Amino acid sequence: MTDYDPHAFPPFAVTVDLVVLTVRDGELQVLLVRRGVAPYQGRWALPGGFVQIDEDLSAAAVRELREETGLRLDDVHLEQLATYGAPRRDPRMRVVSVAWLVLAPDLPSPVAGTDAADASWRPVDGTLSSGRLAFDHASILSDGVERARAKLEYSSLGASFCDDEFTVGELRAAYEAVWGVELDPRNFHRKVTGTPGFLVETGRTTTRGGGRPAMLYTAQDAAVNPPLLRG
Amino acid sequence: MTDYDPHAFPPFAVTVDLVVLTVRDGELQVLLVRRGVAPYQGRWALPGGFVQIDEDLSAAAVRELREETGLRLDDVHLEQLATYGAPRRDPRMRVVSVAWLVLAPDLPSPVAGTDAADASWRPVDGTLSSGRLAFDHASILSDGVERARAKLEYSSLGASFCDDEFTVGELRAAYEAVWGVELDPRNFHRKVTGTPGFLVETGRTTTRGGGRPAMLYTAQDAAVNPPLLRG
DNA sequence: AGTGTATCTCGTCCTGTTGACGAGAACAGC
DNA sequence: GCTGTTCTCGTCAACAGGACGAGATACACT
Repeated sequence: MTDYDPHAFPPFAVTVDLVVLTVRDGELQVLLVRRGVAPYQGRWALPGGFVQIDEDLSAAAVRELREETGLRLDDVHLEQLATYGAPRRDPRMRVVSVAWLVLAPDLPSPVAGTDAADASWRPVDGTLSSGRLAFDHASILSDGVERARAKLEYSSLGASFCDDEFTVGELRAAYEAVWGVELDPRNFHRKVTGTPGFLVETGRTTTRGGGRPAMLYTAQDAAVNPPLLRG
Repeated sequence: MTDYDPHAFPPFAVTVDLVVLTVRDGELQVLLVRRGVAPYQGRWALPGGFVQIDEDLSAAAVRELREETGLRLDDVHLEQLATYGAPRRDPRMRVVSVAWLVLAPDLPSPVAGTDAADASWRPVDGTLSSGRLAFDHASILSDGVERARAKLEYSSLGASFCDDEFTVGELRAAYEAVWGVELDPRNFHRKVTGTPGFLVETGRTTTRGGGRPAMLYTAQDAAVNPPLLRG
C-alpha cells in the first residue's frame, strides 16, 4: 500500500455523492447544498466529498452524511446507488463518484453541517424539472428517485421514511408521496398488515393525525411478494 | 483536465470487472480468466482491467468485454452492477472497481482474448461454493448472480441468454437454469405469451429440440407486472 | 352531553391471475 | 404405423386485488 507506483496506473479522484430523500409536507424532498466555489458556484448540488485514501466507500458515505447533514446511520436506510464517471463530468479533473441512496424520516434535523454553507430540503419534482443542479447531479438524483420508487414496490423500505414507530396511515402517506398517487386506505391496510414479516405490532396506539386510535407498528425487513402496486 | 493538481486529492486506481453470465449445458455459468501474475497467481478471477484516463466507465467495460472475451455489445445485455472499493481489496494499491453485469447467450465464442492467458466458462454454483476466486471477486460474482435472478422476475432479460430468435421452451430453460427450479411449461407459456410487450412472434417455427414445431419469438423490453415467480 | 368530522379497521363482492393438470397437435426416429 | 417428445390450448379451484360499505373510536365544537 505504501510502495505503489503512481505512474503505473491513471490516477483518479474518487468521491461519494448522497441522494438523501425524505417525505415532508406530503411530498418527496431531497437534501441539497449550495455550492460556495466554482465550478457551478451558487448552484444546488448533492452533498458529497472525497473518499480518503484509507477509507471504505461506505464509510465515506456515512461520514459525509454525518458531516453535511447531521444524520446518523441508525436513523436512515443507506444503499449504494450507482457510480458515475464520465470523463468530463467535473471540469477540474477526472472524478469517479460513487452515489449512495439514503432514505430518511422527516427528522427535525439541523440539516446544517460543517462543510455546507447552505443546505436545505427541496422538492424533488421542482428540482428535476428545473434541471439546474451542478455537475451530473440531476441525472444521479433521477436515478435515485427511480430506485426508491421501484424498491418500495417489493420491500418494506417505505418505513424508512417514517419514525421508528408509525401507523399504517403514516406509512401509506409516505408511499403516496413517493409514487405521486393516491392509494385506497382499506386495501393498503389489508396488504401491509397481511404480508408476513412486513410490520410488527407494538401493542401501543396513537391518535396523532386525528380520528380513531391507530395501531403503532415497527418495520421488519421482509420482501413483499407479490409486490405492492403503484395504484 | 490538463492542469489539475494531483496532490489536491488522494489518487485511486479505477478498474472495471465483468460478471459475464451465460446458460450452458442447462446450468448458469460465468466467464473467468486465470491470473498469470501475483497476487493470486494461478487463481480464477473475473475479467477486467484499468479504466483509461479519458475513457467513460461503460466504454471501459465494453472494451474489456471485447478484448478479453471477444463478445460484442450488440450480442449481450450490459448493466452496471456495483462498485467495490475496500481499502485493501488489492494488496498492491488502492483500487476502486466498477463491476458490470453481462448476460450473454451461449455463443460458440472464442472466449480467448488478447490479455487472458486462460479463459473459460465455469459453473456458478461450484465456483461460489469453492470460494477460491481472486480478490473479492466471489463477493462480486455473488452479487451479480443475485441481481440476475432478481431482474428475471420482472423483466424480459431472460431472453438475453437466448439467441436472437428463440422458442418459449428455450426461454424457459434459461429461467430454470438461472433460478435452479423447474417451471411448468404450460403456465410459463401462458405467462410469457400473455404479457404484452414481452415477446414478438416472428411467424417462423423450428423443430430444434424435437417434438412439435415451436413458434420462434424475438424479445421486447417490456416490464412484467405482476412479475414471474420463481416456482 | 350531543353532534359532526376524521381516521382506522374489518368485511363483502367481483374480477383477474396463478398453480395444478388434462388433452390434443405436430414433429422425428424406428 | 407406432412411440416418444415437445408444443400449445383449455379447464378448474384457490387466491389476490380493486372498489366499496359500514361500524369503531377518537377529537373539536357547541
